[in-house]
Amino acid sequence: MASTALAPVHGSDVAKAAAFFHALSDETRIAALQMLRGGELCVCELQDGLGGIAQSRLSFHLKVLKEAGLVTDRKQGRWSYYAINAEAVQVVHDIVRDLARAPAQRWLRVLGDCCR
Amino acid sequence: MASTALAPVHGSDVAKAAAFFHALSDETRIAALQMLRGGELCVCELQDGLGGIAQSRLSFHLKVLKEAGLVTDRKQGRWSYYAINAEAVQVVHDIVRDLARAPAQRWLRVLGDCCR
DNA sequence: TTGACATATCAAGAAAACTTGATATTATTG
DNA sequence: CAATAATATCAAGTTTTCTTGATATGTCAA
Repeated sequence: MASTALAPVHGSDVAKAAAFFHALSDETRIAALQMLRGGELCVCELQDGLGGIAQSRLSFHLKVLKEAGLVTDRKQGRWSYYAINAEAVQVVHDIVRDLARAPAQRWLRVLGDCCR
Repeated sequence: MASTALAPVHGSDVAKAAAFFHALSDETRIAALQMLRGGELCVCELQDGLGGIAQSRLSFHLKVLKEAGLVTDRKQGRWSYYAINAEAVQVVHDIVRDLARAPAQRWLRVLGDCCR
């Protein structure tokens, strides 16, 4: 194992990306987001659309999405309305786009002395 | 809870999306993918670039990426070279793009009779 | 003001994912 | 052939995440 390393990749960026992807990594959450594409919905509409999953379960998943910043919520009367946070989705979109792009230089070849 | 439901979202699509995002939901895997943006690398180059993480651990994460289809691998001599699967990344990109788009119709308002 | 409704939170258990250390496998080199 | 290098796999333990059921909170309606 060589001694070099240290990527041109800020750890915090990677952490943030991982957090976004984690929030997206569950079927219930993705299905909820799909429903929200049409605009904001209250929890019971989501619950209904998701086939009547347990309310606490939906609440849990909405919380995950909210904490990741992928949705916003607003309370009105006894309802909570959730909506997609388009800016966050755009950030995720850019992250994925960058994965498909070559970096400025192939810094890695500068690296270690393994594999010789 | 109303009786309607059944989203214009194929379960298998959602499952596939969730699987992609799960593969992307780990810092080590994202960092590895970042490294691979420059082109294919062997495991020991990745290991070096990732700061010398345990080899079995890297192997585990590469397997996750591979099973998700996000990377390909090729064996040459005693080395394994991994590379980004650009097509899969494109699929993920499209999935995220769609999340930002409104669907054809707001099917959901057709739904349940809750929230009245 | 009492009851029903919409939602959130919490605790406990179950399941999934991750890490580590050991060992297996295959290829290369001396 | 023996030793070593690169990588994969496996088992065990740990951590994280998810689900469920119960309870709490706030709101509206009768």
